[in-house]
Amino acid sequence: MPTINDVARAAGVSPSTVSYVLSGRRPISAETRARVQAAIAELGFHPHAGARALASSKTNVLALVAPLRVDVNVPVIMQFATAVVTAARSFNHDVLLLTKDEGTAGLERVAHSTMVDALILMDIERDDVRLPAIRTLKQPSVLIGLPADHAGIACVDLDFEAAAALALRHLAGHGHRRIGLIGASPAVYRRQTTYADRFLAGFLRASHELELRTTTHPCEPGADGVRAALADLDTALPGLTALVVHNEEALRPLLDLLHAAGRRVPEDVSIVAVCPRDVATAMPVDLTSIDIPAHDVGTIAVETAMRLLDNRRVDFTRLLEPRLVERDSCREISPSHR
Amino acid sequence: MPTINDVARAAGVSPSTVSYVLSGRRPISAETRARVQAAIAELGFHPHAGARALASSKTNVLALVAPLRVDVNVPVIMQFATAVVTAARSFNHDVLLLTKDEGTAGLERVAHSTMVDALILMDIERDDVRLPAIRTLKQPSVLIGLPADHAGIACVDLDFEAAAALALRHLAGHGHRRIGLIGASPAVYRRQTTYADRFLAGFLRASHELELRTTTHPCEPGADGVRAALADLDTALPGLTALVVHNEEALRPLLDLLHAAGRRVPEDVSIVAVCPRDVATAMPVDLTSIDIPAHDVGTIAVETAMRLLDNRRVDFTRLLEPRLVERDSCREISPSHR
DNA sequence: TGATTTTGTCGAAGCGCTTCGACAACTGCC
DNA sequence: GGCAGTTGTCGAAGCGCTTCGACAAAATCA
Repeated sequence: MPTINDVARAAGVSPSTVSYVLSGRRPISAETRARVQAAIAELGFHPHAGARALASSKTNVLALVAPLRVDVNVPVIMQFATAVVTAARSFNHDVLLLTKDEGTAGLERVAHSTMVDALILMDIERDDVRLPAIRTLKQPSVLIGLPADHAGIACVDLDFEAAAALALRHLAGHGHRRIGLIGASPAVYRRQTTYADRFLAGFLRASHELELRTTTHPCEPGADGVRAALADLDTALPGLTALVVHNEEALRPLLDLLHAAGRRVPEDVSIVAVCPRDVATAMPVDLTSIDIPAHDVGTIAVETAMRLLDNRRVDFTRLLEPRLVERDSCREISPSHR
Repeated sequence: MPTINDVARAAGVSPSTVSYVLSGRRPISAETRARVQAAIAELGFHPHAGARALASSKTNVLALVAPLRVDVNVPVIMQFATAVVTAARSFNHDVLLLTKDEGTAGLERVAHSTMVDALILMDIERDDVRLPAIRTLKQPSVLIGLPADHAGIACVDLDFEAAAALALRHLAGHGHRRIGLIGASPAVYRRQTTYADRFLAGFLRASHELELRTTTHPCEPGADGVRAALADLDTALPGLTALVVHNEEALRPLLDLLHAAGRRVPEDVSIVAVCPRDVATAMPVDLTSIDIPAHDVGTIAVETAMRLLDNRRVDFTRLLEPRLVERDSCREISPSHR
């Protein structure tokens, strides 16, 4: 492996000049620059990351803390991760992958040992135990999610409260008055994962404001969980005409179940799903949905981290406006059914 | 951030002594060790990763090259990634996540700049363009998959040829003689992704040896793709009594389709799936399946990398024996149907 | 008891890079 | 023509750690 000294010798300059060619931090004449670059190319020189980190206190690495348990939502998590890695590369950074299981220890390990410049955390809970920890780190963090006490911490996410309101407004606009919510799995609520909490809060508030009859139910994974949830909703709110589904896993079994029961979508039941676009369109009925913009959220998270590293201004709370795409799962309800 | 010098001063020893306490490479008296460890704990000292990498030429980081496009198989990829990260941590290593999209450039970047000690590559193609590249790296690589020319490269995977044979033997043992294969998506075969290739090869060979009537068909994603594949299989081999499915995505639509057509599983059609256990048991019918042992494969890949780093012996080709678990999707066929 | 090995610690060199200060050679301006 | 500012380059220090050789003290052996 050639070093910067080898390059310097080959180009007939000092090592510092090579460094300045690389970083552009000082003016270098065109001829010298060309000679240096030729030497770099010829020797196949790549700066040693460790040496660079030691001298400059920058690693050009971001930590991504992902919930790697094989949980619900795997494809969505993957979308976030993909977006983060791609965006990081566009800023010439790499991504170190941590699991959420490691908890606080993992964060502190990579931060204290100066392996990363900044951290991006997913799957944030309402009172996430990691929050106190990241507040003490010298590296900046960006959360994908919105915990209760987020003062001074950069957060990015879809505005799930607004999303719930949007779903209800859409259905109300189509004449629906009795609407059920199929929520995330109980485990997700138990952890108080913020997107689920916030969606539910928005749902309840909008339901009240729009004067709708609604009921909500979490939903265990698997067909049986969906069956139970649906039964409970039907009991609590007989004659409901629409469902909001905030649970990717449940969509498929739900449609199967409705089909088996002879309840047509959208003729008998309208559905608004909250899920990635490709999930919505991979169902037997193309679902009217509110997209989870994983790509945008991941990209913005990285951009925010970069701005923080440059000491530039950032919006500490960045909630993306939800967008509803009409497809084939909602229909105008006739006044007689209202 | 305290440095090793701060620790040394606090403990009243030299920095090298602290280093030896940390690494255990030289004997240190119990009292000294205790003093040093107390100082480390009190100051909250964490060695600087870059400095360490520079001095020792070890980073304690593994690169994981994953196909992060949102493709088929997302949950399976996640299982591999989880296993790799967990196993890496158990060897005190972290994982740098690269996307396959970056191709050869990504590998060379992290290897040449000495960011990682070893690399683990997923989604290997028959004549993978990355192979020549990794052969030139000073860091060892471990492949999850088995390319055509794997001489001198460590490879770990399920033995997909044996898996295909096992599936056919199982069905033949139940009296089936006319069997169709629903394969991966055409894109996967086009790329000559090795697991698909090898499964197909094993299927054809075993079919011949067992003197079965078989036909095979790739399967586009989505319900329409499955419908087309099934129609083609029925045309090519009328009266088939069993299906082998090597395509997680296709399973659900396939079962729906069979159900809609009034073909019962297993009464009218037996099925053997090749997929992770949890996928097999999440279907309307619990599927007899051959597990894709993502966890074991990922763990072994990391172990192999570690052995390579220690210059210990490794099996360069490690193909895990497939295991078939009987569930509810296969049945003995009556002689009259044979 | 003297020679030899083992144990425990230290000092210094060096890993490969960035960055600061210095300085020579120009350029522009009154 | 003299002074101030640019431009372009160099040398040296230093980032925080590991590791090698040295060496004193203690343990082992003949």
